[in-house]
Amino acid sequence: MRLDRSIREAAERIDTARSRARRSLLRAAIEVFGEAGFESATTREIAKRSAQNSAAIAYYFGGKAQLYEAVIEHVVTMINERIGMLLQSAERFLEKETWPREQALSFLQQMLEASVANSKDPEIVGITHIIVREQTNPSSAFDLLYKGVLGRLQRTGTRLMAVYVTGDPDHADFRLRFHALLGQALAFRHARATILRSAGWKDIDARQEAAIRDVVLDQTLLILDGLRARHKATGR
Amino acid sequence: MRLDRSIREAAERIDTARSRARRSLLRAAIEVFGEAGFESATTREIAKRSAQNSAAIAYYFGGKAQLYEAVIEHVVTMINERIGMLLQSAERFLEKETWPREQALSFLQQMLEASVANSKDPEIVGITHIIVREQTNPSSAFDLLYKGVLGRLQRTGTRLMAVYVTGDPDHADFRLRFHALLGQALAFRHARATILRSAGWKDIDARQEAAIRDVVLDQTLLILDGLRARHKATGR
DNA sequence: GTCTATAGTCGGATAGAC
DNA sequence: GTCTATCCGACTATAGAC
Repeated sequence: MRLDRSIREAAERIDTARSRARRSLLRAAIEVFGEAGFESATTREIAKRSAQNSAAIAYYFGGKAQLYEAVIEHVVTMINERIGMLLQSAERFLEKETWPREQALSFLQQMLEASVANSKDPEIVGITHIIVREQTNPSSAFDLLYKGVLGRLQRTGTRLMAVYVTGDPDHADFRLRFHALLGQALAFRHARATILRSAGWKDIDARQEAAIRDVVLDQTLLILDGLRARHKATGR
Repeated sequence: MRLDRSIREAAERIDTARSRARRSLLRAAIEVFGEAGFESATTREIAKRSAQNSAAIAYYFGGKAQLYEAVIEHVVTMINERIGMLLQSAERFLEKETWPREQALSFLQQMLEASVANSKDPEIVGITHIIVREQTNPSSAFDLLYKGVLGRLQRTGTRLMAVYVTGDPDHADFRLRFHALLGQALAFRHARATILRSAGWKDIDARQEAAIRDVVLDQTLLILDGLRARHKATGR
């Protein structure tokens, strides 16, 4: 049993060394892929930033493409850690038989807030850029991202919107409506350069982020209440 | 004078040959830069698609970077041909002393329609992709694009929105509000992959485009009328 | 003026030393 | 297991033939 223990300990030491190196490469990869995109990013730069040698990427991940795939998987995990609870609560809510409208609104608002939320953490910044890139210019890894996060967000948001407006999560087709609604928030991510210019900002910090959130939530409520009033009046 | 004439004619022949080659390279460059982005695009591919030799790019434009700059300039020209009249009419309208609200709304609607309008023309598709890329990932040529088109669109749209809501083009700060409003339309360009997936579409053709336009215009009106009603009631 | 052939650079992958 | 030194391919740009 002595032997077993020392073997296990050795295995753990190797495991942690392995995972330490992997984690370090992943962190650097998120940054570099985020800044430059898959094609323009170089494995040399990633290795340099993680203080690893250039052969480490092939050794731990198999190559540049597999490293990128691992990054996308990590992104999915990270996001689910951040908004998984929210999505799960919303999904449970939608499975019930009655849906208090105010709660649907609250979930929608939280989703929109999460979508405008920015961060100074370089990892979060990198993740944001990677997602934006994958949406405008999907790679073969887009599938992982869609199945892991985007699809669930889209589906749940659509049904929450339908609940708030009609009282029924499966009423008619709200997919385009929710996409446009969410577009208000995403505009500040996807057209970042334009908003910085036109608002005369140097960066989007906490104060600016609050202003954006207020506008998005306000206009969202105008849309939702407008649709709801119309639905009450005409049944459509 | 005979000589003068023949010299001029020869010069013109060369000019048209030059401009023919340039135009051909530009068309191909728009396609390739649109598909791959600046870094990933190769001059070989551009030369191949325009049936020119690879040295032609250096000869006519000076290099890959200058070709890209010429592409951006061409994009600005193309867009101004398409929506220049609209912007000019709107700008003239805003310079008057009184602003009939319905006309401001009409201009805004036309701007939004132009923003969702898609096209099968490969040149327009390429232009769209290049603009999307420059917004999410601005290069040094972003300046040209902003000054040539985006800034004007943003400024005019913001003032039109202010007119419709408050009756005064310079009322308060509508920049964020217009950016979010326009975001509804741009979401279908910037997050194209996501909407295709979630709506189960293979492509966005005329029918789908009409559905998108209807949703965007409808929700825009809800925002505008909601803001207007509030302004009437509270003066804010 | 137009093109081919090539120089010079850089990135990803890997063989082989330790 | 870890790293360095090198290979191979692909790219841009250009010199020089026609």
